[in-house]
Amino acid sequence: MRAIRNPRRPTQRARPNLKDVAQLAGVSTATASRALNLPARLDPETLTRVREAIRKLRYVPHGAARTLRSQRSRMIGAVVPSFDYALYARTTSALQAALDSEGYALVLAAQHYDLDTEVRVTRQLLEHGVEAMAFVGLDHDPELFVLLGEFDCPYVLTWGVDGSGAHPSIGFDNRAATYAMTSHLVGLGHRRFGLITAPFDGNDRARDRSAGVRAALAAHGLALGEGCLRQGPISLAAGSEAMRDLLSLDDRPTAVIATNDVFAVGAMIACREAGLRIPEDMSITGVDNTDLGATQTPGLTSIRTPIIEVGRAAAHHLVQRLEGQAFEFSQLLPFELVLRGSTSPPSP
Amino acid sequence: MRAIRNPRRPTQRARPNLKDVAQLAGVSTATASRALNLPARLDPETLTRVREAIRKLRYVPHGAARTLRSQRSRMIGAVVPSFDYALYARTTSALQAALDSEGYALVLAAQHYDLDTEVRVTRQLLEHGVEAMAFVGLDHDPELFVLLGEFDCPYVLTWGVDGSGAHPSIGFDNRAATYAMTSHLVGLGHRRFGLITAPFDGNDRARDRSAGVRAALAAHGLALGEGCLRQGPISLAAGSEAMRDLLSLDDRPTAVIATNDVFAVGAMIACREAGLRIPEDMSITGVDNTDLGATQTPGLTSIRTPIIEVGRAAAHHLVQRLEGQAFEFSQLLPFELVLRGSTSPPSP
DNA sequence: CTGTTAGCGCCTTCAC
DNA sequence: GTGAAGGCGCTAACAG
Repeated sequence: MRAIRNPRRPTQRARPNLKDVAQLAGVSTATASRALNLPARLDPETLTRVREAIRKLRYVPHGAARTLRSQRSRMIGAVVPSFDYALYARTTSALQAALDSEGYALVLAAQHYDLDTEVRVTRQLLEHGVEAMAFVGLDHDPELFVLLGEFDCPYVLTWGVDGSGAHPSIGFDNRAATYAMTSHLVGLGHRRFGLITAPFDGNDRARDRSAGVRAALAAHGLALGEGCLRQGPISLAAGSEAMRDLLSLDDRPTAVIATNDVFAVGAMIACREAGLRIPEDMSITGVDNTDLGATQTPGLTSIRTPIIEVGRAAAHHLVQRLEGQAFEFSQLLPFELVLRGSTSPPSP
Repeated sequence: MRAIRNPRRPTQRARPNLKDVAQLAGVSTATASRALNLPARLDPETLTRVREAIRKLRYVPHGAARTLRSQRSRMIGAVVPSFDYALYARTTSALQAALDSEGYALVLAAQHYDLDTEVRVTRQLLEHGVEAMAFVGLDHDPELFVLLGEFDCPYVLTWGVDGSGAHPSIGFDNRAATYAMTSHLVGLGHRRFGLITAPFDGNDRARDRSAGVRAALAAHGLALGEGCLRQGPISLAAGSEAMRDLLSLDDRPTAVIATNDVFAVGAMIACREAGLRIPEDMSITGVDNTDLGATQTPGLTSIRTPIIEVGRAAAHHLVQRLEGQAFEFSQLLPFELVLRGSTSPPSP
């Protein structure tokens, strides 16, 4: 294709500013400014004149100048672990939609499951002037909260509820979710379990979901066997590899619990490749109830976590705080087991 | 949970600014500023002193002030059709990662398949000071380009290549992709086809992909039968519904081409529910080669579109332009047919 | 209801 | 190599 030489912006044609608008409308810049921010306090006739001028000049306010002067950017930041696999996409989408309807823009960044990166990108977002922040999960570098404190920046943690009460949070009980799922499998007659999870470090969802499995097993006098805990980065391939490891065990599990649907589907693939039938030879469960899992054959038993509601509630929470309204410090939303064909009693 | 009353920011503890840094370091604000922007021009010893002060005060530059003064925000905007179904997630992810490594932040918005909304959110992004923009697709409101022109804002279109040469673009040939897929199916012996696509209005991908199907059929002396074109919003449910409609036709298709994997998987679900075997009773194909399709049973035949490469290249394109470097006006990237179990010759 | 005025925090000429 | 000073575009006091 053709290469373009690039004499960057030789003629910086000036955008019209408020002064231009004011001049054209025959008012002061203060009045023009009020037409934008406090239209109710203007004489309807002057308001019309200013608006006409704005339209004529195709004036668009200068956000940076506004932010500098008013200390309000109408930008809200969010940091998600990753954009991949759509795990966080629905929360992000709901967050963006809700903020948009309140007139706020969402500035998004990823931390790639690394808490240092999280601090770094948060600093960037604060530098860019975001007024509030949303994070995924409860595990964060202490430095993050110092930074947020210095900026006096309201924030909310999501996808979990902070038991300590130190941080505002909106989420669900990850531990209870897998506890319920594990109990269900025990009820079906399973006694030997495999667990596939992401590394715990900096990932409270993985840790709490794994703890839920262990707790439920313990409550029934069971425990995870030797070699039955597999960890890896969240991907289909890692899920498959973990399942292959589990299948090679002497006393292999009859049920495998994955801490998310991606691992679970990866595990399903490995079972298919090994010629095992699901659920007769192996029960498999996920968490998050994604389309990826729901559309498998058989459908993946999973847990519907309220991730859309979390996004919406987070937006509401932050906007309420920014506008000086009362708000809920933390919200615990319900989850729900979704039973599909990937689970059954173990073969005799 | 507990409700919090919210006396918004009674004590606005002032963040340290450059003057504070300069004072502590015993230099002028100009020198402190240079320590940030032109460290090479400073005496190494003064540079150290200023940096020490920055560290001590935990100084973070004020982005809005910087932007206002320098006309550079180091923010780049992107508008995607939707966050759902992860169709655009990998492009977005690649874009964000590449921009991040160049020191730019990504500001993201969704247009929900509506070109008026696209203009609206773009205006917001420009107002917030983004220096460049990326869009998905070739179809846009003319007003969008007027706006970008007024702001002298570099932009690039993605997921397609603009044949007219009017706009910089990075993408692939959507028409050729489905042309190749359709030819493959004709080669397998199929003669009656169904087509499931998104509405064409404002969606060039849907239109071009559909055109590719028609063109390939025409090249073989075939055509889409009556009632064999089904359109709907992109969702699994719409794909299923479209397939049910196709199945109810008198002379029903033996192969169904969907313009994306989401529709295709929806169609697979409908076939399963109707008791049809894939591929014996029905061949189905998608586009985009998502995990959703790849993990179905049987795996979905699809087209690997270079969407990650597109995100990376778009980031590179925009950064090159912003930094005054030469750049490619447009880039055509290759696609690739991925044959899996969802396609076969029709049953006799 | 409207105008005047004084910066918000920073960068960037222009001197030295 | 460094300092002094002006102003980017806008809003919030304060007058009137």
